Amino acid sequence: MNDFSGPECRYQRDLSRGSFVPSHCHLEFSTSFNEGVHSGPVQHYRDHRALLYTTHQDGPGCPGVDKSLRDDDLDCYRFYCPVSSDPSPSLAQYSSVSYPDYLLHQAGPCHFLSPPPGLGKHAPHPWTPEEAFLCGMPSAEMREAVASINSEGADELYKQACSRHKSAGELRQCNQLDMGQNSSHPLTVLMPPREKTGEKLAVQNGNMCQVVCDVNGGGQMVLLNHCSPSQIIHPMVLGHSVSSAEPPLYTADHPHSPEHCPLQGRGDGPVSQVPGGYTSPPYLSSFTNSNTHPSSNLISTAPGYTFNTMPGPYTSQFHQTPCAARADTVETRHSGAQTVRAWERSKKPCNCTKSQCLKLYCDCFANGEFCSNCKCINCCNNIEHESERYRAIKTCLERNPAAFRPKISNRKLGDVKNRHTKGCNCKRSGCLKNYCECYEAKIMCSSTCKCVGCRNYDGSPVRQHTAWQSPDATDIYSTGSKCPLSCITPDVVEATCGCLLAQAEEAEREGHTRPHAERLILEEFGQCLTQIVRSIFKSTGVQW
DNA sequence: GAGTTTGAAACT
DNA sequence: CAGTTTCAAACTC
Repeated sequence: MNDFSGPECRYQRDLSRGSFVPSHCHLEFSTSFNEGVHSGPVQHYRDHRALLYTTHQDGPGCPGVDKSLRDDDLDCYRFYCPVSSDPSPSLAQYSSVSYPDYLLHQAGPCHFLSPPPGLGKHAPHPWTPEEAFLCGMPSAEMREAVASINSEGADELYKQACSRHKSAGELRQCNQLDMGQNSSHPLTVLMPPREKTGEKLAVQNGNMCQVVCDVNGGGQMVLLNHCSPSQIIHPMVLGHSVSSAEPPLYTADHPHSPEHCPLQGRGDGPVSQVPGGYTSPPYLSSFTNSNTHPSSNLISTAPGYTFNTMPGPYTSQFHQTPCAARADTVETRHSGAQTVRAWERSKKPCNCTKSQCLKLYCDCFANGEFCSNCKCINCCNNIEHESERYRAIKTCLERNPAAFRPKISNRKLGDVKNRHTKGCNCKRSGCLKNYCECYEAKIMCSSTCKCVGCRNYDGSPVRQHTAWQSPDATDIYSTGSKCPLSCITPDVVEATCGCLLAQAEEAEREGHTRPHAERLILEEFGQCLTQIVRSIFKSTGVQW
C-alpha cells in the first residue's frame, strides 16, 4: 500500500479496497479544519466517511483538490458550513446514510447539501449507498443517528479528551445541543477555547461518545464516530446564527474568512458553488415543509439557522463534468442573483410533456434537480408537488436502487478511463451520435455495451474526427466496424478462461511436460481468439 | 418549427 | 428476462 501524509495523520492507500485507510490509531484519522479551510471544498474520501476530511487549494483536474491527494479514487464531497452570528446555539447535522434511505425517510426540514457524485450521470464516481450527506436533519434523525453509535473505544476516547482538557483548564462545556424534546441524552459538546482550532474533542451522548473536530475555530463542529463501521458525521454549528441575508459566498477578497466560507449555506442566494463545481441537488428540499421559504429557497433547520435549497450550478449528466463546470462556478462567486443566473444559463431545460418530470425520462429529475426555466408541461418536479415527487423518487428507487447513480464512472477495478456503467444499447447510430449515452458522455464504448455496429471505440477511423478524441488513440482497427472490446463481454472472458483451464487440466492429466502444456494452452488461447475475431467479423458483416 | 429517428426508461 | 410501448432528446428538413 502506498502511504501519504495528511495534515494530522497518515493514511495508507489500500489498493485492494480502492480506498484510503488510516495507518495510525483511531484518534489520528480526522484532520483539523484550519483557517485555510474556507478557501476550498471539504474533501471526503470514499469508503472512509468521517475518516478523512481535508481541504485543498486548487489542484490539477479537479479544482479544489490538492495535488498530493488528488486521486481518481477520491470523491469530492461538498459541505456547507452554515455560519451564523447569533450566540444562541444552532445546529446543523450531516449524516452519512444510504441514498435510498436518505430519500425515503425524510420527514423534516432537510436539505441535501452535498450531492452524491452519482446524481450527475457523469459524476466521476458512482454513488454508493453509504455516502450521502444530510444537512439540517431534524432532531429526531440526529438522535437516531447518534443513537446508532455504539463504541467502547469512544468512551475511552472521551475520557482521554476530558482528562487532557480538564487538566489544562481548557475545557468548557459550551452547549447542550438540542437533541429533541424526547431525547433522554442531550448531546453535550465539550470544546476548548475558540483559539484552539482544529482540536479533536469528545462528545458524550448518554453512554456514547464521539470524536468532534472543531472545524474552523468558529464553532463549526464535525461529529465523528470513528469506531462504528457506519461512520456518522454531524457537522454542527455552535454559537452562531444567521443574521444577514447577504449571501456569505466565498470571495477573492476574503478567501480565508469564515464569513466567506464557500462551504456555508446561508443568505438569500444559492451558495452551491465550490471550486469543485459540484451541484447541490434539492432532493431534500423537496421534503421540507414548515421551515422552507420557497421564495428565497431557504430552509430553516433551527432557529436563526437556514440552508439554501437552490440547486447549484448545473452539472449536466451528459454535457459537463464537475470539473468542467468550474467556469460557471468561478463566475458565480459574487452574488446570489448572479449565481442563479449562471446556473440557469448552464442548466439545460427539459421539454417533458407527459412524464410530469417525475420519471427518469426527465433529465432534471434524473439529475436531482428541480425543473427551472424549463418548457415542460404539467411539471411536478418542483417544491409545490413535493409529495408526488417523493413518491416518484421512491418508485424509481424501488424499481432500480441505482437509478440515481451516475451512469459514467471509472470505479470498476482497473479502469483508468470512465465508462458507462450499464453500457449503451445503440443499434442504428453507430454510437456516433448523441443518442448514444457513451458518445454523449464523450467516452468510448466498452465491453459493457451491447451496441451493434459500434464505431465509438479507441482507434475507430470515424471517431478520430471527434473533438474529444483521445490523443493516444491509434488506428488499429481499420475496418471501422464494431468495437472489438464490446464483443469481449464478461461471458466471453469467462468462457475463454474456462477453455484455458480445461486445457491446462487436460495437459496435467495426460502428464505433459510443462513446456508442452504451456504450448497446448497457448494453442487453445489462439483458437479462442480466432473464434472471437470471427464472431466480430460476423456480427459486423465483414467477410472472414 | 414540424416531423422523424433514436435509444433509454417504463411497462407487460 | 425478453419483448413492447412510452417518452423525450437528438436530429433532419
